[in-house]
Amino acid sequence: MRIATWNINSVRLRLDLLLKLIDEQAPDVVCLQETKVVDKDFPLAALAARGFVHAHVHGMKSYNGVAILSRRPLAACTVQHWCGKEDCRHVIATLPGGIELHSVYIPSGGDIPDPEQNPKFAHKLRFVDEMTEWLASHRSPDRAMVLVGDLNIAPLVNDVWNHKELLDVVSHTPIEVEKLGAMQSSIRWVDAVRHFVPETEKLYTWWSYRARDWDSSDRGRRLDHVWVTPPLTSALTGYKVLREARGWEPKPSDHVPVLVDIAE
DNA sequence: ATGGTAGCGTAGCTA
Repeated sequence: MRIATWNINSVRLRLDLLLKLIDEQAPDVVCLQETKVVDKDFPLAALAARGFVHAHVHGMKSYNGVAILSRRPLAACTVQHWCGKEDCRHVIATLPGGIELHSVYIPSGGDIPDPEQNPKFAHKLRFVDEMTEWLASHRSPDRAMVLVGDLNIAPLVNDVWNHKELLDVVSHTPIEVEKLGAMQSSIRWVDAVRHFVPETEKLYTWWSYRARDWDSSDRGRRLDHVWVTPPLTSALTGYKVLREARGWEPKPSDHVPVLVDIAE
């Protein structure tokens, strides 16, 4: 089973690129973040025509929005709310075989890496804390689960283009890395992409729109992740970070799709 | 140190 995750930055604007991803990579399941559309306007018909007849979408006007799109049936579709908000950042569904799949969009956190000065950063930290506590108390490492999405944190030295320079930049600060580590430890999540790519190797999934030339400057960060619980680790058979998608015409997302293959 | 671009929706917020 091939699972893709992509922060698409508007599913309506980039529907053609989503169909391109589906046609070229043949995923069985696609998880999206930043769909930026209310549920009634989600372009489900075009996806159904490609065989993605099962969908769990949860969006709002203009901002955020997450989705799970699937060729296979989805069961137990639910929504999680964090920090007392209903801002469409987390959906859950169960795939055939009983694998519980999470599509998550952690808040970006604004610019100032200080929760006292910046409420967005405080929100981000609390969001991760709440998810960690929920996972620890409601889920077990024995259960087959996959968590994917834009976690908006690049935890490893080689998940960013310059570790020292980004230590005080939101997405790579020690407090965020520590909290994401606690979430990962909560039920022994395995980083499915670093399972294949050594930590010594640079790897990014996001390049800013503001760079003059994203490709040659290559100032990226690995913000998008795929995690699996221990029962699925030995079933991991491959991965792909679709760097080429950062150059897709006419208008690329600033994030690229990440794909993982899980043997059934 | 600063400002650079993008999407939504049509001003200003979010990233």
